[in-house]
This record gives sequence, structure tokens and C-alpha cells, in this order.
Amino acid sequence: MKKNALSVTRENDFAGWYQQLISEADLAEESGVRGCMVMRPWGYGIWERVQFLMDQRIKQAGHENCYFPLFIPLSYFAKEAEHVDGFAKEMAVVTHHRLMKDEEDGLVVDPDAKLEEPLVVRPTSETVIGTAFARWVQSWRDLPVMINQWANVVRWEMRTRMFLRTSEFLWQEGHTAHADREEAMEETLNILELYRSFSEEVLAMPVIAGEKPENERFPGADATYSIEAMMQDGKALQAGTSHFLGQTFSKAQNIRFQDKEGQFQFAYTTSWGTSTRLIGGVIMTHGDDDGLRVPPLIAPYQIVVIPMLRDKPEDEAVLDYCQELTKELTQLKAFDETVRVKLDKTGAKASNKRWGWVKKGAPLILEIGPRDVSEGNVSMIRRDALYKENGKLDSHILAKGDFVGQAAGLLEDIQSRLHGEASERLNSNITRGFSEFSELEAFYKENKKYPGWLEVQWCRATGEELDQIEERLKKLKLTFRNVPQDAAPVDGNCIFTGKPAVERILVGKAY
RNA sequence: CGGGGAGUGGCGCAGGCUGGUAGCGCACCUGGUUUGGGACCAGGGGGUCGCAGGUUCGAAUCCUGUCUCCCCGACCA
Repeated sequence: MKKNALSVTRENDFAGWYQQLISEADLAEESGVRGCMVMRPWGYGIWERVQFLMDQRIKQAGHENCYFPLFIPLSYFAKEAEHVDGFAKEMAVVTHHRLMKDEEDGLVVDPDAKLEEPLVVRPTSETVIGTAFARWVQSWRDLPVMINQWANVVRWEMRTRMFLRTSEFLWQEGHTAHADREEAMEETLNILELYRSFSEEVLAMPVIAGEKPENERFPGADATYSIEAMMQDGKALQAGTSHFLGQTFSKAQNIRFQDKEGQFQFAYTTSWGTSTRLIGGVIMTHGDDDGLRVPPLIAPYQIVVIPMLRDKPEDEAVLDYCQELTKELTQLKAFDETVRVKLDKTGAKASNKRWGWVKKGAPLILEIGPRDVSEGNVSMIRRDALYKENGKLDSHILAKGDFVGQAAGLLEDIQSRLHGEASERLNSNITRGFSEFSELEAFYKENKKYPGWLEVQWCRATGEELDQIEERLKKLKLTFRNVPQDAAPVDGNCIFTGKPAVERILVGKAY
């Protein structure tokens, strides 16, 4: 009987499995503050990898980093009505600047220290950054402005889940301003493509890139694009968004410039972001019943060396051997970077250390005992293929030199196998070919446990008509995901209204 | 924010109805026996029972308030 490292399986309780994995893999834990989590070194280490590799791509695409304040004057939000409405209900507001002792020597807010204008803890930075853009942009020569910032943001969420929706989260937000509509739209789509390829190549997480329907747009945006990833329970996770803001924000914030003819024009702006939610996506894309499987590109350690120490004289030889092995591995390159190797010298029993790293999801785990030392071998397990068909751990005995020679290739192989596995799941769980809404309804009733996504043809409804369609979908707990960029041409009618279809759109349950 | 559930050593839980100052498993420490696959035996340490009030001679247990977490719903970049 095969025993898994986690006691909750994906099959039995996906939500419980997700939480147990986060805890057992030492990714994060509760903080005592509503909706806020402590990211532990392994979880934060994964984020640092995401940050490092994403940052490179953002810079290669021509952006520079900068930093804007955490506090935003309340009045900044008042300038753009839709934007306020979108965020008003979930803002943390600073109203005082001092504490005092009360009669019982406890600490209370000093009522005399009230701020003249409340400060909002940023839920996103369009308003402050737009205000700065207005100062920076005078002439067509000042454009485009292309910046990015890595920051924390706060949204007072009603219902939180670690990594997927926390009150405070870490993200990058890019903001650009352009002289004309075409260039701004091109930027919006370039970033969408950057997010898509990053997700596929770095996170090994296949996604569908496309445009959101009107009522799922970012508050104040003219168009919103997203990448949508499919989790192992068939639900969609919006993993990144890129917004074409048109002139809405530039008019509200007076981002104005003189063109070559000396005429005043409003700039066109964009904004785009990805967050620590990506880690939630990685967990639900690659995790299994033994814990996480971290794609090698974002693994804080790609190879973990576990000496089997027994408080005996041979220990010294085992440790020496492991140190030498670690040194050799550290000289390797994989994915054009130095291989990240951890020698786990802690005093715990080898088996406990092994299962600890299995749960964390280190791609390659080596266990070295006296026999390996005397025979010049390593004993290796691959996290992406832990078991043999008979359910036993599949540990490979290799000559040390052979392993060192293969290690980089193995890491690259694991990266691509994880991606392949996830791609297959995504591709085989999108159902097409519905011509009536009733067929869609029937399909969902038959496949309640694992419906996946549906691609349907529709008329690109807007306004009230769109609201009505959304109500019908909501009864099935479904939402629109996006209009895939690379969908096939339409050849029928809208399944909601019967009008001629103009595009294909994905529908599914979502996080 | 509405409905439901829950908070007791690091983790998972029992006890609570019928108040009498805590118990189990795992983990941890010590000693011993084991040793290539999540070992065994013996001994031991650790908790003012989420927090604050109240009732009582006495509260983990009863009452009130509050905080946090989980599930369902509403809401949602």
C-alpha cells in the first residue's frame, strides 16, 4: 500500500490538500492578522526566483524600476469615478498618526492626532503614478514613459486564501504612458505575451491569453487582457492582467503633452501586474499528494544532498564526500545559471530529511550513505517521478561522475516534463462544440466534479445583455474567463442570444 | 459582510452537556537496540485550554464581548 507524504489527497478534498501542502512544504503560515500571511524561506525563495526572472524580462522589454509610496492621499482616488467604485469597498485607511496611554496604561489611538486628509494604503498605484506622469510628461519627446515597481499592496478582502487572495500581497505593477493609442495597445499586448511566455517557460504553467469581457475589466480600463491557468480541480486562475487604459487616467490626472505640431494631447496609458498569486498557481498546477513539485527554474535549491549520518565514525567520510559532491555540482550550469545546491547537514534522520524535501518539492534529491561513498555512487530521486510502478520509491543509483554529468540535463528535463504534464491537462479539459445554452447546462450537470472549461461562440454582448448572460452563468457557478487570442474563427451563432457569433470565449469555474 | 463550524504543549485531537486548577497520538530531549528506506524499547521535558470581562468558594468547562481560521454565499483585482 503506497503511503503519501500528505494525509489529505487532491481527490478527497482539494481545498484541504492545498492548505496542508502550504503548511507541510513550509511555504507560509498564519500571521494572526486577518488575511495576512508569513511567507517562510522556502515560499519566499520561490517568490524571489519569480521576481528575479520576471524582472529580467520586464527590463529587457524596455522598462525601468522605481518606487512609489505605500500611502496615497484619499483625494487622489476621487479623480476617477470608476476606479474609486472598483476599490472603495476594500481599502485600508490611515486616519491617525499617534498612540497614547489610556487610564489602564493600555495603548489607544490618540484622538487629537487625526490626519487632516486620510491616507489610503495602496490597493494599486495608478493614481499616484499617474500624478507623477503628469509632472514628467510635457513634450512628445518625454514619451513613452515605461516603468515598473515591485511592491506590496493591500485590499481588504472579505474572504482570503493563502497566496490566492490575501489582504496584503506582493506584486509587480507596470505603468506606461504613450503618445498614441496604437503604441499603448501594442505595449498592453506585448506585456500579455511576456506574461504568457513567462508562465509557460518559467513556471511551467500553461495558460490561455486573451481579452476579458467588458464587465470583467479593471475599474477604469478600456480593455483588460489576462492569462488564465487551469488548476488541477479544473478551475481557472487569473494569473496576470494587462490593461489598456486609453485616455481615462490621463484625462483624470492631466497627463498631457505637446505634440510635434505644438498641440496639447492626452497620453494613452497602460498598467499590468502579476503577484504572489502565481505561487498559488504553481502549487495547484504542479503539486501532488506528496506535496509541491517546484519547477527547477524557480526552485530555491534545485539539488538537495542528504548525508545519511548515524553518529558513527564513518560520518566524517560521508560528509566529506557530500561536500565534494556539492562543490562539483555548484560548478555546473543549468538554464544558463549556476546550479543551486543545498547540502542538508542538519542532525535529523535521513528519512525525515528526505520526506521534508519531497514535500517542499526540491527537483532532485540525493541521499548519500557509506555504501555510496565506498562505491563512488549517488542515490537519486526525481521529484517529478517519485515512484516506480509497484509504488516503491524510484531511487536511481548512479556513479557520481555520471550524475554530475547528467544533472543539468535532468533539471531541464524535469522543467519540460512538468510543463508537458500540465499542458496535456489544460488541452484535454477544454470542451468545444456547444451550439445551445442548454447543452452547456447539461454538460455541467453531468460533469459537476470536474467540468474543466468550455469554449463557446458568442456575440460579444455588452451592457445589460451581458449582465443577463452573466446571471445565467452564475446559476451554474460559471464565469467568463477570456476570449483566447488564438481561438479558431467563428462559424455559428451566439449560444446565449442566438445572434451571429463574433468570437469564441472561455467559460469556467474560477478562483 | 450574511449563514455554519472551529480555536486546548510544535502538529493533530479528546475532555466541556453534568464546573473541582489538563490528557492522548505524532514531533522533541536522554539512554539503549537497530540501520539503504518515513525503526524499536525505556525514561523525560513542554500547555495558566485564542484574548478580555462576568457568574462562582472554585471556570478549559457556564454567560457576554472580541480576535483569528475553515466551509457555503455575497463581493472581488
